Amino acid sequence: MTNAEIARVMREIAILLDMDGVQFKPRAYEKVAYAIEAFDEPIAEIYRRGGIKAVEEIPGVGKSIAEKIVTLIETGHLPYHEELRQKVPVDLASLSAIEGLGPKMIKVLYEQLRIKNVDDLERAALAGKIRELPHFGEKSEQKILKGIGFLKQSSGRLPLGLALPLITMIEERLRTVAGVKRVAGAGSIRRRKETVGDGDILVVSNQPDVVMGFFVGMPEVIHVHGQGQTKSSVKLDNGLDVDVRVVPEESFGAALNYFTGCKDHNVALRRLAIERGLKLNEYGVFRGEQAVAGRTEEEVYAVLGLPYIPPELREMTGEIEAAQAGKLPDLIDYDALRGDLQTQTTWTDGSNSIEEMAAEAQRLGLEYIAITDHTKGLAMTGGSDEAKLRQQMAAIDKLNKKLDGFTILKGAEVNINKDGTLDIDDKTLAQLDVVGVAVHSHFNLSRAEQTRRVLRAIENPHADILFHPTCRVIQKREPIDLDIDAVIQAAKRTGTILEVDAYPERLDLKDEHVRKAVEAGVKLAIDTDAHNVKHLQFLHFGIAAARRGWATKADVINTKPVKGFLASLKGGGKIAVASRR
DNA sequence: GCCGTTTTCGGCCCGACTGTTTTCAGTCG
Repeated sequence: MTNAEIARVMREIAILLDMDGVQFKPRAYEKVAYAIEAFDEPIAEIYRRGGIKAVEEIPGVGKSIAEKIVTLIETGHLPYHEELRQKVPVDLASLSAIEGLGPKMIKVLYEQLRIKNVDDLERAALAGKIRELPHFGEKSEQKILKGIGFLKQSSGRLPLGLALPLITMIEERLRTVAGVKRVAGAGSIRRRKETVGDGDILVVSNQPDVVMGFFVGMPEVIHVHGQGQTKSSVKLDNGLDVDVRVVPEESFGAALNYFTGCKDHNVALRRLAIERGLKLNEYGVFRGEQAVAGRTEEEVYAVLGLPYIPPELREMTGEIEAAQAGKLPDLIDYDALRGDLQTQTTWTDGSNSIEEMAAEAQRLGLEYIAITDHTKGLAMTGGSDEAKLRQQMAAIDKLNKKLDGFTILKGAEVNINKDGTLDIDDKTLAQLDVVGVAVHSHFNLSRAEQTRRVLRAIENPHADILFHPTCRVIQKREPIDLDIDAVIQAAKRTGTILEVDAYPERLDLKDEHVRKAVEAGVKLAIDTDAHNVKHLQFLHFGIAAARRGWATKADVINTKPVKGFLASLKGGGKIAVASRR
């Protein structure tokens, strides 16, 4: 039984208990559903290894829910769940996915009209039967039909790489609206989560009506969920829901905090407030009627006895405890990188020359760039063999002589063969400044085989960096089955650097793996994997992933000047190569 | 049903908007 299946049962139990108006229990089950979904390792595996005690270690899981999870793992079903389901035997997952349809309404729809699934619901709505139910009306019926339409064309979550530019554009537009003093992006986009479910924007204005009117009237808006004085919510034509809140200036910090989340982080802060005899909401921190903070986020955290917690850390993964202990990491800044260590050019599958890539990187403020074209194992890209690499090295030497205050490093994205050997000979690798190694084929090997393959590759004394270690492409390709802990240990042992590929579809290593690497003391490189000059601007996505993984400047090797960077690669002898120039 | 530097009982985050009702329940974030 997979984590997703266990989570689905937990979530259904929560909905079914909600139907009967049961207090508190639904939240307990819901919380567990979220926790299990977020788990990397299969719960069944955890149970197999550590028994029911290990299952109870999962946050939010107590004795009762642990027993239910174990029953599910061992028998594949859960009598408690089935008993509850008998009362309202409907397709809960899809009905509750409809906007505005919650447990209570689903129950009424089943009891009054025997509606069991989305098809039944659509038929009843089209026949005008729903408006006749108590507490339903014509508008509810229309809303349900619209919700069914959205569900059918639902695109789900949007990758950050698409959502962030879109929300930034809307923010810029809002800044031009009359009466607007401040605009700030919030929500999971501000936390730089790799995919986002909706967009959240905060506005300070003395003319809320004008802001809301402008917002719901934007050309991309296909539906207005709600429009009020302080909060409006719309759906855009690409499926993304966006909320705007207009707040008073003195509440800006509290609202930014509230609106940024995550939810559990907010709940924890409110608990802290209560412990101190205070109340926290999106308008501020209050002692009785008296506001004691709210203008800035810093001031909100301060009255709760905490230092400022950067948005990327607000995922309820220990950041509050770390803040209380004064142990928050000093996260790498968005302008801390001096070089980009993975770029492709027209020598293989890139669309710009070495010279163009270097010029753009220099324009963006970088001090060095590694040219890492593909190697021969990746035939479809025209990957380099040893001779072509030597040619390219000579070309780079020539270009470097013309450059001032900028260095082009000689590198390659060397293909890892199925058996873990590399497709370029050691003699040639030794001549390169930076050797990245990467998996590009045989994605479906077993965990054991794949791990053995990658370990063999990074044990090569010339392999400096493991590029995009898990090979995932967000929403398109699953990661390869890799024992990431073993890879991190091997990287530590061999001095191999792990990459955070900043290309927004990849973000590989992902945040939680970054955190494991950082905890193990493994160094990281943040690179764009640029295939044209535009892609060189992607570094900030990688920095965001690194920040979400609690990485500091010291953890990231390309924050160093070029000589220091080269000296810290495997062997360190490569500094001699660079200094001969 | 979970959880604990106010611990093994008694709490459990907080508010906006909507639709259908005359004061509020349901849903959402």
